[in-house]
Amino acid sequence: MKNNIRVLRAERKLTQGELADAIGVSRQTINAIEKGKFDPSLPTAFRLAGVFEKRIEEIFEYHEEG
Amino acid sequence: MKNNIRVLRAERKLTQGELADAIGVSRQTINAIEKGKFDPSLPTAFRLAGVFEKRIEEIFEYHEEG
DNA sequence: TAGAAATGTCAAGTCTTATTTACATTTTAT
DNA sequence: ATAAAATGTAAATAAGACTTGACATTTCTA
Repeated sequence: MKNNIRVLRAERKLTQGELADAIGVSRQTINAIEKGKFDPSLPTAFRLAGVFEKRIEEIFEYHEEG
Repeated sequence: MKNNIRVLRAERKLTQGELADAIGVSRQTINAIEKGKFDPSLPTAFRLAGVFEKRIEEIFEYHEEG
């Protein structure tokens, strides 16, 4: 799964720490998600979509795994 | 978080087992999600949206917790 | 160009989500 | 009414999301 959080965050001039605070996770979690280390939970994805005023599908691009 | 998987599944005349097979999880996982026992992972939510040809936001309704 | 801010990363641990197995109950169809 | 299909539920375990803390590197900015 890919995402464009880094771009959206830059557009809004937010640091990883500020975005983390805004959605209630740690800065390292934002970093890990941006770097594709793991996918967020569904609630966290919803909160990200809320901050960016985007649909989840506009932030995350799902590809079949395997 | 609420969801209308049960309704969407009924509209398409799918059993929990058939839906489970379609997205690659166990039947019990579908049952648990329908009953609100937990939220699916983001990849699982995407697969559900794919089967139902809906956006994630059309299937799941997020409410702040706390 | 030096200090501060931001980012990258790693390890260890916690908590939540997902799976399996197994069995009970309910619904559907004959 | 009976058999078969579907659903409900629960315990044990595995897998993944997330935290904290620590330290290194990169990028801003005064």
